[in-house]
Amino acid sequence: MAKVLTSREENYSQWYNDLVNKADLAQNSAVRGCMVIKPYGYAIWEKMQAALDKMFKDTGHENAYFPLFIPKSFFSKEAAHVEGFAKECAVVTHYRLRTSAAGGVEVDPDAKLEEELIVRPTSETIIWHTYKDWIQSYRDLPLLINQWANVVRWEMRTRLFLRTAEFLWQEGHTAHATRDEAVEEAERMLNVYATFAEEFMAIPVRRGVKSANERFAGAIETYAIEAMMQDGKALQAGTSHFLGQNFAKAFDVKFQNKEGKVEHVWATSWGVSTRLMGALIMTHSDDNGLVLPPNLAPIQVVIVPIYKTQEQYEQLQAAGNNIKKQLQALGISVKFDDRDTQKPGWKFAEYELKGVPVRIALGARDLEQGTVEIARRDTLTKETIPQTDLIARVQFLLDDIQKNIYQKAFDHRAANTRTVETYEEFKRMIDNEGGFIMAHWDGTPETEELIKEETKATIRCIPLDEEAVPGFCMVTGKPSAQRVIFARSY
RNA sequence: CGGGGCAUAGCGCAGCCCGGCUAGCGCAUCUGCUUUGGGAGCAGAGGGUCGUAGGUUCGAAUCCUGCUGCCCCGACCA
Repeated sequence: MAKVLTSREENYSQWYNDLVNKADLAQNSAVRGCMVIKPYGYAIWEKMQAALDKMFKDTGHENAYFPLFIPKSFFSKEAAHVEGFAKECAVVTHYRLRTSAAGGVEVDPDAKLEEELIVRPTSETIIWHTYKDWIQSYRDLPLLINQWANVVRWEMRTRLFLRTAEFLWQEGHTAHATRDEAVEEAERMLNVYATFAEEFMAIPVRRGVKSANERFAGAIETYAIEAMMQDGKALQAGTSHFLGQNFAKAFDVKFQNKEGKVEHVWATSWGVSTRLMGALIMTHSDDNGLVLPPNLAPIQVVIVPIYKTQEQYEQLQAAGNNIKKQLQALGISVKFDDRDTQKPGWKFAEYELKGVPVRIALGARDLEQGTVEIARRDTLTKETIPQTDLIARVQFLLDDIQKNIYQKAFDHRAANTRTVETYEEFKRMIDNEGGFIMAHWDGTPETEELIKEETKATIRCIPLDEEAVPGFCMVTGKPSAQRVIFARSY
């Protein structure tokens, strides 16, 4: 078979871009840094949305929607927040065009807005401005809201799914009566994300808190899940922030408690984005294309008929539709591709490129012998089994593929997670091996900054999912409470 | 925003250095026949203001200048 994709080993970036294009997930758009998500890519995103949305609702959250535009003045109310986002905001300054002398259109200078509008890079400010009116009493709390939306961040360099100027995401914004409740919420949502990543996306993640340097602008504490891609680089896959009372104070959101005392509320925010699509692609895919976890695959099973004559074609259609119906009755999404315009080999390659977990090939030979060929995408192996075993086998395979690709990713991460004691060793390892490096750090931003300058590695998180064993910083020799995860990242 | 590269058919490219006949190749598309258990074969056909604006020249895809867009590598970031 002719290689359709760039090889992963040769050029990881190119392989990734190529895959996103050829698997028909997305493409660069005419607008700088933005992306067009194509139907197949969007179908995967919809599966993610559905699973996440259910998890949010199961933990007591409701959806709402807030405006795309945020008055500039809102931004200046929380100092750290402004500083963090100021450099990447798209700003609306005018509201009208007019025809120009040259025959095109130009911005009408008379239509200048009195106050510019910021296209939201995140919605904390407009939401907290709104929450001020929604919250008066402890009876109004907790307020647990999620929004599915697009946001814009004017990044200097963009990359399909991983960092686009506009991206789709969900952002949760909650208000609580006490500090403890808010911290608990932030941690709860971190765990929701971790569970989603592991159970649906089949991506093992490390949970932890961010160092001060990497913290969200305006947060007291940022929790994150970090995944390892196949090239050993880290990808931040989701964040959950404990915002303390910063936004409540900035937007004057107060409530009266049971004792009649007026207090500022405590806040969290948390989000995951279409970046998860990038994580999914870079975690599981191979040189034949996408490998999708059955739990998120828009098509879980594809049936390809193989025939010579019209008579065979008709027989196979009946048999194929019958299998399709049985599988659908079990809630499995099936495509029976009986198009006469493409040949079987072409279809095999196509569905591999698109990551369909299970493929059933059904030919005249099978009808005679009562057999069927079934292939799995993760290992690219195929077997011929009796038709009577088919349904059970499909169910087994969907389950097994989900587990297998998780395990594969888990083993890859384990094999590329290394512990180092000295900074010399660290530098050598980050250059030669990559991956996650567990090392001691004295807890200061200065040391982290120095390491970043010299090695391009950052602290991905201070893990919460392992026991803290104290030691001494690899750079300064000062005491360290526990090892942290260093890596180069996307 | 710095450093590199690219722009020629829907996609991928050659041609450019050294200007010259009708601008070419692969994939894709269309037609016909043969095929169909891993991206089919043969025969034929259609499809281009060579990114854009200007300059040099008898003559520009090719040389020169400006502009625009895209990609890669950095800095920034989810």
